[in-house]
Amino acid sequence: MPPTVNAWAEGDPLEVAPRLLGAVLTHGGVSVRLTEVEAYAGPDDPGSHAFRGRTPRNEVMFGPPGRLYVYFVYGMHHCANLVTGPEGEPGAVLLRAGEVVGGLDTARVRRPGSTDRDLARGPARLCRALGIDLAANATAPDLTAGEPPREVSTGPRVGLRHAAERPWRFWSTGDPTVSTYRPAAPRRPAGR
DNA sequence: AATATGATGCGCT
DNA sequence: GCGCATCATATTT
Repeated sequence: MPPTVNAWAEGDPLEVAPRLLGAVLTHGGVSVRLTEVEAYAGPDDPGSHAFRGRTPRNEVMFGPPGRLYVYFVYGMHHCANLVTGPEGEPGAVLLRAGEVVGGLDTARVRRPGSTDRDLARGPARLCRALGIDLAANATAPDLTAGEPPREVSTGPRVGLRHAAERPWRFWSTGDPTVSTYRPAAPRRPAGR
């Protein structure tokens, strides 16, 4: 197995992110070709889980590059990041969407009712399709090189309340499996 | 098609 | 206790 994962992961998340597009991630019998990712930097990035320092949950982000940082949100969803280097410096790339290129039957079972296009279209859907949960946290992913996209687009990140305007989202231009942009949920309309 | 809202639990202050 | 790197469903155009 080529140790290429660490080579890709090592470095600034802003450089690693576009590099990951087209790579194939395999987990739980399903393979996904990444079409959309998002970079998260360390202490200087208010959108990063590591912004407020090291905690038990984000600990993996401070470790060596090339591992998965999986977290649980909204009481029901998992999201997966690839930790970027260097060690001690928290950085990661959120795996936002992809195209299922292997284990289609398994992915369909995990995401009943979904069209093939939507199987891994979104960070939580991607985890669901691949069977990724907290058990995969801090493990080294099976990630191999793939065909890079013809064209890469960049834009603002999705679903953040802070620093969402930074153009740190990268996707394969025109790919149908890229998730649709949705602005951060507005805060409750003034409670009363 | 577009927008609104409920679900649901953990991490952090 | 509040807020969340979300998604599915219901409701309205």
